[in-house]
Amino acid sequence: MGGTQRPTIKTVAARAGVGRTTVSRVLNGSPLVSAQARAAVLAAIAELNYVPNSVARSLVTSRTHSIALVIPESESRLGGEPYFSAVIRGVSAGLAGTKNQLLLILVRDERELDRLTEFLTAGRVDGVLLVSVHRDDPLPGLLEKLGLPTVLAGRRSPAEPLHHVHSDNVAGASAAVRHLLDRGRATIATIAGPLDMDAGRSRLEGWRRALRAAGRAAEEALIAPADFTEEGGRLAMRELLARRPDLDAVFAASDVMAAGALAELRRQGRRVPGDVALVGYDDSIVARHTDPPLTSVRQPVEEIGRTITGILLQEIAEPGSARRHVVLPTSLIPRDSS
Amino acid sequence: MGGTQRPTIKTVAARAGVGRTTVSRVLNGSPLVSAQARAAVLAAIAELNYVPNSVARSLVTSRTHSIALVIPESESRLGGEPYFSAVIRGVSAGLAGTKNQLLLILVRDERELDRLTEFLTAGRVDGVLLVSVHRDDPLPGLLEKLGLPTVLAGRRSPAEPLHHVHSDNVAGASAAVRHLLDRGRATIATIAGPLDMDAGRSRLEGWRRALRAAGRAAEEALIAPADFTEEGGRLAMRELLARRPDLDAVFAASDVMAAGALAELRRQGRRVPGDVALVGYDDSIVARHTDPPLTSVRQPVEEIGRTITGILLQEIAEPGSARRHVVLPTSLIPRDSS
DNA sequence: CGACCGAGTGGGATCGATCCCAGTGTCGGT
DNA sequence: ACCGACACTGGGATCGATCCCACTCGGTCG
Repeated sequence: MGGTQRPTIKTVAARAGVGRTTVSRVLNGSPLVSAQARAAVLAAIAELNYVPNSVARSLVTSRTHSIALVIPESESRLGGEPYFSAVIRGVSAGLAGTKNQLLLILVRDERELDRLTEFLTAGRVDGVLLVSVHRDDPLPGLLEKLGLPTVLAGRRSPAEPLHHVHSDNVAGASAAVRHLLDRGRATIATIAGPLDMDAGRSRLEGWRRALRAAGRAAEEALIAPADFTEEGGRLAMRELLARRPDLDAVFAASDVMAAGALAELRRQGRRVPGDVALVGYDDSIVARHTDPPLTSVRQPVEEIGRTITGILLQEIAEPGSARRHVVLPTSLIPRDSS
Repeated sequence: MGGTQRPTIKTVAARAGVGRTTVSRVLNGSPLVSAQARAAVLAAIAELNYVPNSVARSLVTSRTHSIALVIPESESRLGGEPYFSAVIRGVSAGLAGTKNQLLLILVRDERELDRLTEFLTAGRVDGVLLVSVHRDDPLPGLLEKLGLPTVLAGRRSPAEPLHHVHSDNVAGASAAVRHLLDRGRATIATIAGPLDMDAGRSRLEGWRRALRAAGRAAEEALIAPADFTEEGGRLAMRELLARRPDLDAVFAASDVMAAGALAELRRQGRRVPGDVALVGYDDSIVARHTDPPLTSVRQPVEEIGRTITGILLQEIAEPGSARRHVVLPTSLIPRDSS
């Protein structure tokens, strides 16, 4: 219908009685245009409802004004769902007010990696944000090789060479454990996150340090690693109870795992917080709705999203100028489970 | 570093000793290429690590191979969060295996609408998915005018002219109410969703129909509309209890509102399900973790995402060929709150 | 009064792909 | 021996923008 072709810069130029270059200058805010010419161009643009074709523009400027946010889907489906939503909101907030758009890429499968590589090489994005990186993730190295600006939420290891932002996992976990010590708990176990992720290792390290700082032993028997899922949390809890039936507190490295642990504790007839105190991590929706509501360590996830976005945009605008490493603080939200 | 420019089709052609057109033919799988030429081209591509520049390709084909998913952010932040995550997963699943990418656009503000319009006009997407449309949303009409392929999750009204997919809200709500009737409840109130959204109206209509079908009156005093948020649910519950202290069941049009209602019921000393039975809608994470866990109406949100994506892709490939309207079934998940 | 400068302008080349079309070579048929 | 059909090929134009550069036209200065 209509049949009216979208106007191009040429149409506008003809209508305004000027050359294409002048129209382009007006569009890009160059001062080298007479007031008269500018007025004519703006009038023509308004009359024709002209909007510049951004694909054509991208071709010559080699800027697409879009960035990719890559999320491993297996994980978003399981535990950390609210985490990813919050990151997305933060990224989107960081993009607001700029002309940039967000390409969301859920990677559901290792086999999709080739396609992803090809896509990223094809020049459709100016930069990449990576979330939930694992120790042996191939993607960060690949992006480094491609020379595509990249920022990570989290890091592969404490020696991460790429730009990255994360919350202070060690301090957050330590605060949780100190809180339990303050409440007079004696035997504090931990359900750790995956040890191939820095978040998992660092929270475990925080647990260790807080115990040692208080002069307690950080026994191996008090550690059960899981995978950030509810079922994983349940199994880990069962194992801990089998190994140390005398435990009176648990620090879980995520709320979802804590929810699983809670279910297992109840199944075995332990009361929370009466018999066992429980602290989670993330301060997600889940923490507010369990029975009892979970004490949890809040990390500013949305702010992480905003920050990685800011760093990426800066790195794109002026390579080499951005801060490589930002750590954001956590805070403890006490509720009824401890 | 490296300084090596990305190879172009010209580089490849030179390397393979053929013309640009032949390389293009190989890339696009044309049969009009000799086996020999094809082999030479493929070898050159592999040696150079060539990946076609998709921006340049888009310019001439006027296909971007990306679609936009537009989500109003005010709402994603509040109630329906898990809903949006599920839609996103579904859309992403629907895109998997195609060459298309997902552009996620969170609209946080009416004032952003101009920018959005401009963006959509600029030809950066092949089509648009719209989620959570309101009765008076300006965007759908605008997209219709632009002639950009569009599919809605949900609809503005039962007379929706655009392609759209939704679950059977009337039937879902009716099933919830019948379930409460079956349990012997006599006075069944409802916390309705926003009445400027079809989902809100239809679920309310389902409540009405089920009551009437059972020969009961659908009294206005038993209806309290809210806005899909937890706080809204709490307030609506308070109002209902004030108006009809004798109510013994509530159907809430979302789990999050049900969670708010649950808190208010407990505050006023009513036991669930003993004194008041409660049914929610969405079968979200929240429903599984409240105390007691919520009976809820499950709608196949991820499938809605997949379906709108499928329809959109088909509409893009072959305008006019897609199904305009798909309704997906709901199911009741009984838990302890009823 | 001519040389010079700087503001303003627009034509042509360019970005990297696809597509149209004219051209070449081979083969089979009469 | 000639012709047309068919498979294959590649140069040029094109998509719609930006950018380089050469050009015009007042005004200023020595």
